[in-house]
Amino acid sequence: MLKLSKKAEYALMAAKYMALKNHSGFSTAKEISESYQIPYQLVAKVLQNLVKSDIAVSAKGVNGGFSLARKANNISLIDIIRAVETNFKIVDCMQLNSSSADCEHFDCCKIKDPLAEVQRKIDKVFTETLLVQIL
Amino acid sequence: MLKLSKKAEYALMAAKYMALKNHSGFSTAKEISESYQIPYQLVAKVLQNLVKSDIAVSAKGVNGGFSLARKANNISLIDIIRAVETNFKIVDCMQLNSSSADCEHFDCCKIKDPLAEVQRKIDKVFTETLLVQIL
DNA sequence: ACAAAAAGGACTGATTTAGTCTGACATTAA
DNA sequence: TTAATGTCAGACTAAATCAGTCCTTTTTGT
Repeated sequence: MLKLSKKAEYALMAAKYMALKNHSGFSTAKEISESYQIPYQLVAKVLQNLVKSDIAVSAKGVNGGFSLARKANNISLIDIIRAVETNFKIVDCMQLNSSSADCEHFDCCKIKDPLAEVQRKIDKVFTETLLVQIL
Repeated sequence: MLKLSKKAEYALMAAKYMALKNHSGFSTAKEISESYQIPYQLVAKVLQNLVKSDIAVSAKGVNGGFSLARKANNISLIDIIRAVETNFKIVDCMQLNSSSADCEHFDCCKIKDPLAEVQRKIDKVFTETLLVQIL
């Protein structure tokens, strides 16, 4: 279906939220959740993912929260999406762990190489689109 | 996950198969299924979808089968994928039937407009890649 | 100490996907 | 006529994925 997951959507929204108010300190998961009507626990996890991927930084405790680790013009959509999506390939056999099972005794390879080029172009779209462009 | 469905993969493979032997008459669903180790019933349905979308033509009866309706340089990947995929949008609210429910009281719209441009670029990749390029 | 906040694991329920099976029907070459 | 083939539709299962919730722990400012 070539659809982004909710997690990816929420990650983009959360990143946008933080970008818009970055200067004024931390944003809490609760704050983002309420502003955008996103389930709290989900956005909290997404934010944790962003921290793990060094897109955001976090501060625990009272007055803590999340903040972008970089400027919005230095964060691409692919950074954000990859932080929450495990798979970001149009076909399975392009995953890193495509050892053999899928592609070997199936003749998937008949289209693998040409699709790799398509994959490259899609990656390019998300790589070249920066967070600052969706503000 | 931004992944193509198996149906889309099979449609591409089937189209490729037909393109490669187009001159030599019809290809049967059975033949394609066995050549590529694709479940027969699935590839049969996929082929029916291709016929419905005027990408392939079919002939019933003995010696019947399927054949491409156009030259491979006149069929884009998006034609093939759209023939089998119901949704081909990265977010739900870009679907034609995105009446209201999703996007209205959720603040999804915060990212809808910018993502529409991303969607356009992805469509472009699939529109501009022709079947002949994956042979 | 307490409250606010992140961190993270376990779990459930819904949805989607892939695939199978069945059966009835239409067409056509031999 | 008969066998091979396509057409069409529905029911069904099993597995995977997704979205969401719940609960507990850790950290930290006041």
